[in-house]
Amino acid sequence: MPELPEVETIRRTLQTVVIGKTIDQVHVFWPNIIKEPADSEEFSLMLKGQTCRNVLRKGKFLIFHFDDLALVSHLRMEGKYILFPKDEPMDSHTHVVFRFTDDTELHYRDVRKFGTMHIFPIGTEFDHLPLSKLGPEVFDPEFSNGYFSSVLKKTTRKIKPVLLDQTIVSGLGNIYVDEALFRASIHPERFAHSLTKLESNRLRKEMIRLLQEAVEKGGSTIRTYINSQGKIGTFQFELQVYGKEKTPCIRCGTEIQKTKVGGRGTHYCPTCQKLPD
DNA sequence: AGTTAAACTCGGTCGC
DNA sequence: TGCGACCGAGTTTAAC
Repeated sequence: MPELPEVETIRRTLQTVVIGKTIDQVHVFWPNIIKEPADSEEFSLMLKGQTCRNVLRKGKFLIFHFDDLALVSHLRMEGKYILFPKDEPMDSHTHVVFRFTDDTELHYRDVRKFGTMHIFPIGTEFDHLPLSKLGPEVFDPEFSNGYFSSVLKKTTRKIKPVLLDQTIVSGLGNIYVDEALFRASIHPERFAHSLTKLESNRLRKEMIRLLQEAVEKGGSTIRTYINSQGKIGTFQFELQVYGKEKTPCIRCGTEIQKTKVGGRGTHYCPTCQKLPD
């Protein structure tokens, strides 16, 4: 379940590996992955002969820039990119193969098949879904104290679903939301508008710090997640509440609880993250 | 309009 | 052992 730090790690690796390569042909084995254009045959045709110029990212989306078009890719839970020298035997979970003119191949693997790919004319990708409604990510200057506190003030939702809302701030998923709330000592079910200025400032600062640290360590490796060079992130060893239910809180020793908030599995320390009555 | 719930995408896992 | 129900994450769509 790659979130911003994992996708950023993948982006950096892909950048060193595919920039300057020209696509010879594309094979799509599971057409449902391809959302735009609707016809996956056309998808393959459009990419033929295109040279990769850059690999960018917004939130959890990878954006491959080619000569004339942008390929927008979301990995969802288990999507992976892997580069192979040539003629790699088919794997049952490989759904898209990009073959380059130098005979190397970039494979997209996704056990759950939840991932998505869109192609748009280059420069217009932010005019269309799924990118058009994305909010600033934590590292953007727009994600300021003023922006964050005013957004929180005018909603009736709980803080956790707000942090998961990619139109408000993009890049955080379930893992990093739980971790950020723990670091800021804020209960996930607090109403967003009830946060004091002090608390929203603290939370924003912790979100930025958390994701910076996670990017530096190459992201969290949960289950079999690997980046495209097969390297493994180490941030999973820094997680303090996610997956730590029934173990003592590192700050106070209270057992970490797991509940559901907004339908999502949620981990928190009932002592450090108090819900006001 | 804002918010919540459900649908959608699937294979793996669990229980009967 | 087999099979159906359920789970998970993020997003979109529908309903309230």
